[in-house]
Amino acid sequence: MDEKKAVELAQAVSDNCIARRVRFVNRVITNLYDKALRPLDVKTNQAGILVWLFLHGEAGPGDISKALRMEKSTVSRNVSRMKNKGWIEIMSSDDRPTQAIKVTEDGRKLLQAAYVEWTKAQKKALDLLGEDGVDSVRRLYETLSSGRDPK
Amino acid sequence: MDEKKAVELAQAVSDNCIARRVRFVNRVITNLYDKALRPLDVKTNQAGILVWLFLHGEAGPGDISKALRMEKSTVSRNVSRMKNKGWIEIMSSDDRPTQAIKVTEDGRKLLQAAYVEWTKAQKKALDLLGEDGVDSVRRLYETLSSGRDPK
DNA sequence: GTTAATATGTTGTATATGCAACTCAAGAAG
DNA sequence: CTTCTTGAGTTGCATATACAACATATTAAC
Repeated sequence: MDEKKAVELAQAVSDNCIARRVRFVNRVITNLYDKALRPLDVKTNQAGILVWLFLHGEAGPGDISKALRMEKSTVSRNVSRMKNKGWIEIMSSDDRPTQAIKVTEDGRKLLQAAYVEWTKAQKKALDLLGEDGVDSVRRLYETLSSGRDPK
Repeated sequence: MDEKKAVELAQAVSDNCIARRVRFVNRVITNLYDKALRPLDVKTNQAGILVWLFLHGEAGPGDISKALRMEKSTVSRNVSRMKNKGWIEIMSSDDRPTQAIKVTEDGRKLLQAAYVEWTKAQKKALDLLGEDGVDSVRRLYETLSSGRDPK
């Protein structure tokens, strides 16, 4: 009868699992921003990529993948959707070692509109987490982003 | 020419956005656990639900939704997949105000096998985040889970 | 200069996630 | 007893995410 043993293991996982907590926090926080951005028909993720692209000039999917620690196929699809919406354009020069993506005028406009909504969500998140929480998030991010991608 | 203005806004978002960081952390951490669990053909999410169910006896989708702060349709689908894999069974008594879900014997076995893999991922996460990081995650989770679900 | 190895992207497949709309059943109002 | 209102779940739709397999192109080896 490993029933009791199983309960102990499950309890240990529940009590200590980092992923469980990180994922919970992610769901709650992402929801906040997604809801705020809904009127603009853009989600947190794509808005984030757009911001990154805007700040990094012409970059390729590979750069996004490395910077945001996102699988290349994930980036590929997101870029594709963003292109379809007209927020970015791809300057592939046929001879494409890599691609060069640029934020379009529409993309820039979206960015400015999104800023207003972002501010609201950001405020709610701050209210929920408190200054300390926000600092924690920042530190966690710094810790992980400084480490190499374990491929 | 709001070009400069737009850059400032984008920079402000990049510098402060909580969602961006939470999501980044989530991707990195979730990946760790998903990779560890792959041999068992289960992902972090379903393993988490299974653990929760195992510890809470017979509960319904609604309970899972509330506890894990997951949209009911998300739960619905995850439960469906888990049922197909034989890890849980649903005791719907025809007269169903709510359903009662129970972890099956196979589910329990999976749980025990997953524990071994979980330990590895957990160790990696601990190495990456450090004791302080893990504490931060725990506090963030406590903060959010104590708060009500803003529906 | 071929060949082997590597880097860059895309596409098939599957899970995770949430919103909107819908079905059904259980209660509350009358 | 009907009607109206909730509560619980399901399903259509769309995005987010990653792995595996594939197509190409670039570079390194000889």
